[in-house]
Amino acid sequence: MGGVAWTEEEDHLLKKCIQQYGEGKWHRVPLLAGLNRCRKSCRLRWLNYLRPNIKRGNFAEEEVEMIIKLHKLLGNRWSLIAGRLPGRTANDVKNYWNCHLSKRLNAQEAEDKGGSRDVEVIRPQARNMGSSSVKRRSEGVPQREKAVEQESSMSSLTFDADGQNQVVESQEENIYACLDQQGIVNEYSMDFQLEGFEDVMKGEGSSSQWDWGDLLLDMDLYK
DNA sequence: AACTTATCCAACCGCCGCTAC
DNA sequence: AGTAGCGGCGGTTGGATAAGT
Repeated sequence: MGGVAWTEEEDHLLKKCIQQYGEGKWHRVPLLAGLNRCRKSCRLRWLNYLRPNIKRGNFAEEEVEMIIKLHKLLGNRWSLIAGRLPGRTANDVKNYWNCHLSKRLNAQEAEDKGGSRDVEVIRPQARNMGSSSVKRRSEGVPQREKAVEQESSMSSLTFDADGQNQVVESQEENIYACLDQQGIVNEYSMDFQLEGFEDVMKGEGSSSQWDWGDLLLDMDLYK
């Protein structure tokens, strides 16, 4: 493996620690759990392996289709793509893409060389400058693209009356219109999106698994 | 059976932006 | 204004295993 494998005992200690103190404060986790691991290792182990409701095994056909479509829209934004696939982690999606889909799609592209893409890449267009979202927008994007992204994002900001906050109207309409436009709203995706949305509305959507605001912003950004 | 090659995926690394001081 | 510490992300690595010769 790419590092030192986690033992059952370490897993147990980490689980116990998270159950006791909750997620977050990762810098304290190694100490609290009595683990000889760095904060990042602990976080990764929890997110990719120990967290409840993690789905293992092969990807369903619907999931694969979603990955392909979302990748066309979002690029290598694995955490966002994973957020749309309940139970799947960003690492899972990334690995699956690198092992299966990238080759498959490359071969396809080679076949219909020069063929037009059936889905247009959504361009950035910011509305909400919420800190975490803005941060995530620029991550994993080459510097040159970041500059372009920022420029186009800033040019389309909208603010409310006092100029402090961005106006975000009719979130559901926006997101579904956008997804619908790209042919991404199907029965499958709609189900889990609404499920996640309800959680957020109930104040239970704080985990990284589903962040409605992020999805909304991201789809908006890429218009 | 023994060896080589390909594939999978858990873990690590480096970077980024935000926050607090 | 500068910077250290943090959480989070995508890219990469490399050990385990499967498949091929």
